[in-house]
Amino acid sequence: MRIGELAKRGETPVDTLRYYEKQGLIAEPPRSPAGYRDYPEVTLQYLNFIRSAKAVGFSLKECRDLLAIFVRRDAHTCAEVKQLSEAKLLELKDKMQALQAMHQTLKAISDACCGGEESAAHCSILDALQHKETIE
Amino acid sequence: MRIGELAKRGETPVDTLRYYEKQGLIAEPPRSPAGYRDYPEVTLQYLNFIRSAKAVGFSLKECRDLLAIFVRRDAHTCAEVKQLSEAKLLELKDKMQALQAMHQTLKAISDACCGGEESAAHCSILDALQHKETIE
DNA sequence: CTTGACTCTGGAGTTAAGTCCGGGGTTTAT
DNA sequence: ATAAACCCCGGACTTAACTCCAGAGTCAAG
Repeated sequence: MRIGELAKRGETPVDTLRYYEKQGLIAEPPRSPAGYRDYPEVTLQYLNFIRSAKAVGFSLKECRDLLAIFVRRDAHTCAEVKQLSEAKLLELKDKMQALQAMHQTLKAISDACCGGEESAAHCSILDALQHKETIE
Repeated sequence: MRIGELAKRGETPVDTLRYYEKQGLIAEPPRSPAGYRDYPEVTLQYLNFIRSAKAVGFSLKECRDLLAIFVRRDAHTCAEVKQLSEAKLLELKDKMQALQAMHQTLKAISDACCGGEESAAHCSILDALQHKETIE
């Protein structure tokens, strides 16, 4: 399979595939006589794995590590995999909490504003932002 | 006030202040004979405003726009300010929902895994990631 | 045999928000 | 008067994950 076909079937741009190769996510495939990459079928599976892992929040570097486990499953343990998942879950929760906190603060400020067409000279949103207690 | 004092009182690195100036967030202050920036007191207020706005999720570019409103409050309306707040609230909510979705998906996958010390040959997390349905 | 689609490479550019550096001038305290 | 601390500038570097480019070679169809 040439890179264009992998790109189409894997719904991933060609440039991205070459980028993944450079980043060590996808192994360098054998080349045709003309120097074209000639991927084995299994690469599509790996690509789907990467896409799934990315979709649940793993970085490319983490995808690379997960994929390394995936391709040599019997050399690793469930504990190892689960530990990575749980670390990522914590990270996601932390990010959500940070966003939640911002949202709460901003919502309280925003709700207090009349939102009218009059001058913002006494706008409560601006007032709130002016005082650094807002960020505590 | 020289830049070092503004940095200390505003709890913001000197380099960052110069960067903000270059980005148009903080106006160029007058200079001392030796060429040192000489900030008026009000700059500290503006800096606090920026920090608050950043803390609730506004980008620097957005902070710049908000600050422009802040310094000429009477030339703007509450409606205008509130509209920016509400747009940001939606953005925050969207990001939270994206994280939430990732978390849910990953948690379901992760919880199904035994996490034991045995080989990952049949690890359900790896299995789930292998199938691209995971990302739907 | 020519045209268009495909592929190759290395390297530069993108975004956000800084951070760091070198090589110089200035101020302040002792 | 001299050392420490401060300030100036322009420009390079950082992270993440691509994305785009030029210039060249290759392949398939008509």
